[in-house]
Amino acid sequence: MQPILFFKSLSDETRLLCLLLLVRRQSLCVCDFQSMLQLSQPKISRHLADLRNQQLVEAERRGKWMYYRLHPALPAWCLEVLTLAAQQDTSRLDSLINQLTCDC
Amino acid sequence: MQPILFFKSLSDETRLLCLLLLVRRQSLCVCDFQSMLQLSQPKISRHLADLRNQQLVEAERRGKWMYYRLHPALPAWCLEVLTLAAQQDTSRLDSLINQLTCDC
DNA sequence: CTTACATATATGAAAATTCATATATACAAA
DNA sequence: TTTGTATATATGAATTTTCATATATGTAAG
Repeated sequence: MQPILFFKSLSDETRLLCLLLLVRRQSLCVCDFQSMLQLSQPKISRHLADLRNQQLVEAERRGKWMYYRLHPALPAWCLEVLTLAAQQDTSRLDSLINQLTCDC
Repeated sequence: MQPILFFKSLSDETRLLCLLLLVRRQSLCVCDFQSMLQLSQPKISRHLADLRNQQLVEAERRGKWMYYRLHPALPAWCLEVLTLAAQQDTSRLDSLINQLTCDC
């Protein structure tokens, strides 16, 4: 993973938050992101597709739901960067996770 | 320094390379960046101004030259991220540094 | 010292490019 | 059919780049 491509992915707030939330919660579906980020479904879906294309996340369909997780082959240095960033935003991430109301 | 703002700064190749070069070489002037990156002077100057506004770098005039360095108050986690990125690109950075022909 | 000129860097304004979003539509599973 | 998710297109907005010019410093000649 080239640094410039990685940082481009992180430079959009929606994508960055999706990744940081996945650092905190192994696995999340699109409606989880919707309830936490309060954004439209197409918007989230599009950004998750970007992250999939960049191989930063992996998706798996289970019935109606698509579950996303950090890509298992994510380079170690990328995970370190995400972890550092997540540590700068702990309370914000906590409160987003509290909004997890999706019961899927 | 907010993660999202930091990553936005890193998401442009010119800015990213300027920062990574500063990780490797304490202090560089605009014409150094010109000779290494082979980009127009206004382009470099503009991006350095961005980095200054974000307080990621600091500038000091010495005679005709403006010397740039990483900002002394750069948060530790930001420096860690830059260091990780620089380690992914070692040989590219080496060869850019070899193009340093500016004799200022 | 002052004038003239050269060099290094910065900036305003416009053009060009990239990016994000909304809307509408499509598809897949139950 | 309904629900959850993906994608295509158009549009608006932000970012980047370029060009021309401005500023600041240095130096050499008078």
